This record gives sequence, C-alpha cells and structure tokens, in this order.
Amino acid sequence: MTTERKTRSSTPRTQLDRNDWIEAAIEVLADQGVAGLRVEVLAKNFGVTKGSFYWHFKDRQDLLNAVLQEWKEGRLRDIEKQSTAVPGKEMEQIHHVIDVYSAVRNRKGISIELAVRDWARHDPAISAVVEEVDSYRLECTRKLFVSLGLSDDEARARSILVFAYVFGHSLMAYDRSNPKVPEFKRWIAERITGR
Amino acid sequence: MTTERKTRSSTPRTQLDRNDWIEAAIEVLADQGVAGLRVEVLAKNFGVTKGSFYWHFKDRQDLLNAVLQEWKEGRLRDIEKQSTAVPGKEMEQIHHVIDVYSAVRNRKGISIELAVRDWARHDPAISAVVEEVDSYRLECTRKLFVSLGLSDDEARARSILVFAYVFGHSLMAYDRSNPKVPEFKRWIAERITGR
DNA sequence: GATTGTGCGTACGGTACCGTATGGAAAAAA
DNA sequence: TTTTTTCCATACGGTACCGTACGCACAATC
Repeated sequence: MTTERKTRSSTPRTQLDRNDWIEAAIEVLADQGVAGLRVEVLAKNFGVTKGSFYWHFKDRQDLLNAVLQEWKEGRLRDIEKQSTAVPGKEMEQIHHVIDVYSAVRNRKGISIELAVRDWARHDPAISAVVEEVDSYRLECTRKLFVSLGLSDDEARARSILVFAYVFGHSLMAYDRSNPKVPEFKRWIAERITGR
Repeated sequence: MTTERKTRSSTPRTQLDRNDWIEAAIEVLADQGVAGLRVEVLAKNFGVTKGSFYWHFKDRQDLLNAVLQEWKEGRLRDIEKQSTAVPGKEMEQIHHVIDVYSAVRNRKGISIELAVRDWARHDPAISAVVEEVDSYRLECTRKLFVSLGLSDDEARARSILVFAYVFGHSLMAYDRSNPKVPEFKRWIAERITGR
C-alpha cells in the first residue's frame, strides 16, 4: 500500500481541492454508506491529515451537503440524458432506461443509490432531495409513455413500476449466476412496457 | 422521560433476558440501521448499564448474530404464512402478498427489511442470509403462479417482479399523499399478476 | 528579496463508543 | 440459614472519531 497523494487522474496536481474530496467521498459512500464517511479516514486515503480537510470544508456536515448536492445534480443530468428519445423511438428509450439503471455494469451507481436512500431514512433533508430526483425520473419516463399513446394515469403507474422494479431488483439477493436471469429480466421489462 | 426498566410487555418481569435485548435491538435496527445498534445506547434505553448486556451476550457481534437469526426465522415463517392459499384462491393470495409486503401499515417491517439489506451490502455473511430469505420468498410465490397454470419460467420471472417491485416501491420517495397512488398500486398489482 | 496567502502538518481536548475486571445485591438452591 | 447463582453496577483502559489552535513551508505577489 503505497502512500499516493492522489489517484492518477486527469491533471496531476499535487494539491487537493474541494472537488477531490467530494469525489473520494462519493467513492466511499458507494461501498460503505454514509456511516463510513469519516474525515480522518478520507484524509488517510489521500495520504494527508485532516488539516487539509478542514481547510476546504467547514466541518463534516459541509462535505455531506456537498456530496448530496453533487449526487442530485448528477442524477438529474443523467436521467435527462438517458431518457431523451428521438421521436418514434420512445419504446426503445424506455428499455434503455430500464437496462442502464438495473445493469450489473452500473454496480457503483446502484450502490450509491442504495446508500443515499438508506441515508434518507434517517434524515428528512436527504429524503427531500431523493424525492426531487425520483419525481424528475418519474416525470421523464411518464413523458415517454405518454408519447407512446398511453393515458397520463397509466403512464404514471408504469413509471412507478419501472423505477420500483429497477431499484428493488438491485436490492434482492437471489442467485444471479442462474443462466436464465437475463431471460427473466427481458420478460419483466417486456411486461412493464408492453401492451 | 421516565426511567422504565422495561416496556410494559407480556410478563412484567423486572429482569432482562437475552430475548428482551434482541427485541429492543430489532426496534433500533428499524429506525437507525445497524450503525445505530450500540451496546451502551441499548442499555441506556433499558435504564441499565452495559454490565447487564455483557452478561447476556459475549460481545456486540453476538447480539448482531442473534438479531439476524431472529429476523431470518421470522421472515421465513411469515412468507410461509402469508402465501399459503386455499386451493382455487391462489390469485387472491398473490395479491395479498403484494399488499401486505408493500403496505404502509407494515412500515416497521419495511424499515427492517431495508436496514438488513443495507447491512448485507458490507457483509457477505449477512448477504447470504438475505439470499436464503429471498430465495424462499421467490419459491413461495412461484408455486402460487404455477398453481395458476403458468410455466415454471414465467412463474419465476413474475415472482422476481413481485418482490423487486414491493421492496423497490418502499425505497422510492415520490409523493405518497397523491390521492391516485392507491389506484396506481392496484394497476401495478394487476399488471404483475394478470394475463 | 520581503510579504502575504494558500495548503497542509501537529498537537490537543472532547465525545462516544467497546470490552474487561470486579464487586455486590437479591433470588434460588442447598 | 448458608451457599450459590443470577443479574447488574462501577470503574477502568483503549480506540476511533470530531473539531480547533497554531505553526510552517511553499508559492504567488509586490
């Protein structure tokens, strides 16, 4: 375990800025949850002391707020991007959303998602942000379903089902090595979107 | 805040046993997660010191193991109970399962469910237990779907959808005060179970 | 080249825990 | 009653944190 000051990223700066801390924090959030977000631990991972941290942040809460803000904006941009369909290809786009948000290759994103939601269980302020994100996501897929000719109510119901399924699926611990799982997932996606 | 030694439960004993600690721990687990499961805090809630705790338990891990075991057994019994249908009423039973496991009146149960799953994210041993529970749940609903004449594969896929939806729904933070939500939930349940 | 600000190290006090050692009261057994 | 056993209190050492005060090197600015 060498004592690197920084992950070899874009610019090889030797100094840390606010964003470096936030990025590292999100990384920890993904595989430890908020409880694992400790100032001294983050500092040690960077190979610096917390003297650095408290120069960039008022306190731990300041970092948490920044992390949440960063997460929110990223999620809003992402659903916007993933759900904008070329006219006539709305159905494909919905399948794309389901696929992207439940994919194993998106393991880190899913971990963060669960961590944030667990965080929200104990804090109304966090819960409010999650609600913003969820509402916007529902709104994006609702539009897609409406474009496909569904009623507004049905579009809303299906949107709820889309995200409930996607996040719920990442919560389950059944045997994922089962070779039929991809087939099941296709069946389910079809069930959610089909007539 | 009076200093009661015990919640007025069944037998008004003055002394605590292992089970009292486990029950209290599950209560805390529900609204704080494992991170909130602190020996000294639990003791203070009982109005005793941790001297009591360490008489009944080897250490904190001993309590955690007991909590997990208790949760597992309870969940296995519960799905068994909730999913046994009188012949010919399988469809009603599936709707009952969806209803019970996603009901707002089951808020505490849902909280525990989420807490355990977040716990499992950091610990393979926990994850293994969750997998046991999930597998058994899937098996129970699979049988119901099969009884309704569905193929084994479709019954499995629908079972996954049932629980993914149920737990995923409890994870979402959209506006639940919307008067149309019950209508949406009914639509979704129908979508999952219907032809 | 002296001055100022930036970014971090060091050192400290304080809190909230875990686990252990030991003693003591009260109930149960003898 | 005496003796155990059960159940808990007290007191302690140790760890892992948070946040602050202050100092110091280095870079930019003048």
